[in-house]
Amino acid sequence: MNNKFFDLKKEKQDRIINAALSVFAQNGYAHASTDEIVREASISKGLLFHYFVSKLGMYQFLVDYCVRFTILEFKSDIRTPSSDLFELHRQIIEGGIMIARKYPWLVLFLDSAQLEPDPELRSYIDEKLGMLRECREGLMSGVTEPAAVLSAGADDITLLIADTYLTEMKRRLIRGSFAPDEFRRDMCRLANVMRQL
Amino acid sequence: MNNKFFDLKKEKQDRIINAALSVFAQNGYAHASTDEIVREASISKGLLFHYFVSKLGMYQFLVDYCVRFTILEFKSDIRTPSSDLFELHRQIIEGGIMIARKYPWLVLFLDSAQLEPDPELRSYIDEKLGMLRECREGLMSGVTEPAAVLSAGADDITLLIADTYLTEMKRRLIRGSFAPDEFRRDMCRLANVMRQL
Amino acid sequence: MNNKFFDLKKEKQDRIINAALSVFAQNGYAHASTDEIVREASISKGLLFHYFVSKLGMYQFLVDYCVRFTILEFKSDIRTPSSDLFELHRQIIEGGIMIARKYPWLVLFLDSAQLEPDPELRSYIDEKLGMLRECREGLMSGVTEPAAVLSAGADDITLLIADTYLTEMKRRLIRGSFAPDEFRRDMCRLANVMRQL
Amino acid sequence: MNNKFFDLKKEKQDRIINAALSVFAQNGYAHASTDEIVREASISKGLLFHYFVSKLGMYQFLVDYCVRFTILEFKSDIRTPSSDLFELHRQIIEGGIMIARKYPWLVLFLDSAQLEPDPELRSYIDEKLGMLRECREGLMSGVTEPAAVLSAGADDITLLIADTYLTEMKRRLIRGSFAPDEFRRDMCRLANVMRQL
DNA sequence: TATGAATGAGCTTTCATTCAT
DNA sequence: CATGAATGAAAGCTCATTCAT
Repeated sequence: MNNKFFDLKKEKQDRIINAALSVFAQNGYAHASTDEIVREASISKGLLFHYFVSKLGMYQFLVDYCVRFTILEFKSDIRTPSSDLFELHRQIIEGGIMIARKYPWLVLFLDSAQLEPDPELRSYIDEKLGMLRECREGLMSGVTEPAAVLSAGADDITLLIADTYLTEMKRRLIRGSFAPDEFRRDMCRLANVMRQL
Repeated sequence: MNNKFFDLKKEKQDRIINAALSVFAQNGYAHASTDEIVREASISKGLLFHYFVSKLGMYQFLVDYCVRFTILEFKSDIRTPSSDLFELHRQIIEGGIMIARKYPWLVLFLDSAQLEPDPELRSYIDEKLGMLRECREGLMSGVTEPAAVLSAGADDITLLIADTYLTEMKRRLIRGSFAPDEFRRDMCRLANVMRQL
Repeated sequence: MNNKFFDLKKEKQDRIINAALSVFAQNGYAHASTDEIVREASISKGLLFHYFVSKLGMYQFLVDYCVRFTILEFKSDIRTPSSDLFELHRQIIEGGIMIARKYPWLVLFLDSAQLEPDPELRSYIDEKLGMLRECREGLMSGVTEPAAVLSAGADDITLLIADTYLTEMKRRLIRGSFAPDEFRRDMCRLANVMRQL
Repeated sequence: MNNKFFDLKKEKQDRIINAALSVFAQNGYAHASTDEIVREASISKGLLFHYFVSKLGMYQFLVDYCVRFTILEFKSDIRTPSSDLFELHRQIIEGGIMIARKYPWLVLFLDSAQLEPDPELRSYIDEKLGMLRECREGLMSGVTEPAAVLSAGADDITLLIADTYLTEMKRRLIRGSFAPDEFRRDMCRLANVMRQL
């Protein structure tokens, strides 16, 4: 990619990134249309290829950018990760909300990248997502409470929360009814319900 | 689909099935090209659509056919599933080899189907793959030994073996160096290494 | 075309002719499908081409056959054409019914042939339909009564009757509710209504 | 359709229109090939669909455009329609020649549209051609001379002239020997012959 | 005589990418 | 820097015609 992209006004950068994330997340790499991206970003076809060279280049840039951004966000937001499983999840949810405020489709984009069948992309995606997984495992490794829950399977709890989180976010984004504050409220309520059990 | 497909000579049926499995497994539904399939199967464009009506129809036929074939193979090959985890895995590996002798790409095709993002296909795939999962869980449910290993997590062992199996098979198929006998030998060696631990 | 077609059993000949007339009349030459014709005639693809060489050959055969058949029918049914306009129309309607008993779509086929845009067919169709027009004009030339009506425009009366006849026949054939006797009754009633005026 | 078509250089617009008119007029909607159109217009396949979305869209655009253009031409050329039947026909012929100078196939295209069997097009064509008929009837309604001829049937005279005009134009266009000036001369001579009678 | 599997050129349409402005 | 008109290869699919049986 052409690094002059970062010389653009931040607002334009983010408009392009958000347009691309939205289109890729909803259609997958192969079916995403560059026409739709430029329309949604209100830029011209030529400009997109000027900065990203090719559709492939743009996708790879996005994967890289999203992974970096997510890790940075986690590292700066969750400076002292809780040792309590549920509290940690609350922190992670808060982090996700912060990300969604700037890039609403980012989380879903990375989720869809996991399932991307295109062989040209697989190894690149795996490498980048690996970094993200390590980061998440780093956070999880410090969990020591509540003991009763951990023996029953912390991973299952995590899966349950993460899946609900993704599914619900997707539903709202597609409906166009995603609102960060409302979403946070609903997610925290859900996590609390689980904690009671 | 047109059921007269089954009136073709078995050799031709399998040539078509193998060509399609190979192309779909390597490119995903959206990027797979019917031109490439007919070239690899040495048939004409028209014939493919004569039998399968559309690209979608052909994909669905393949999912259905592969799931049925796999279940049948397991049911007839593993008549008495072992209660020993490692022995059972050996039996499953043997079954997989039998399948790969006839349809080398079948296993990878079903694996790639799991990740297929096309919404027109999702529910159909999920339904069929569900049948396969039930069948596998049926086999696993009878495992009772070795007790020491089971408490440590049979599922992790299974995942480890299955993932290695798939990855290694993929590498060899794409390289064009897949040979059933050699592959069985290598897989069994690997499984034995694990049993030692 | 291959004249051995006429050595077939009469029933089979007519099944083929009726199938083709129906498909051509409803879709036009270009959009008519030989597959649909053979399906409706319950013969094989090969046989159709064996007798008619090509789709074009089949269409030309039908035009020729239908024109000949219609003229023959008129000549033999209307041996003494009435000099009264309305009575003559009754005779022509009766003739049309006789034709429709054997070849329900024949009249509509010839009507659609008039509008056929395919340049390969135009001159052939014009030549054959010219023979039919002459035949009809021959019948009309003997009309002398009722004098009051003729001065007001016999042609308009004719047009009115012919158009209604075609439209109504088409509606019933497409609906599948065409019954010769009922159709004759309805048409005669209509013609009589006009006569009253 | 995409209205940016009208931002193209007039020469290119007309090249595309003329190519399409020619191909549609000679083959009918169903058999007309978009490949042939783009070849004759010296543009790429993609561009045609960029502006007209589909073959259907292009055909409808042409019908609309041709009808508008013809009416405009008549309204501006024949500001004071003659009350003499033959003189009026001379004016109409002159108008037709003006049109043919810009769009040689326009008149034949509209004529062929009348016979178009495709049901997707029928109602659209009928609506637009209805506007043209009204315009023509408006011109004809002012005819009052020569009295002797009118009583004998002005419509028949009109038909005779119009048919000859179309047929002759078609012959020359297909032969590639159509020359507006020569054609006008020949047509005027023909009309004069009739006037003598 | 009769079959229908098989062909392949043809169709309309899409879309990543280029390039003159 | 920015545009968007223009490209053309490739896509999925159709169908008149052939030919081995």
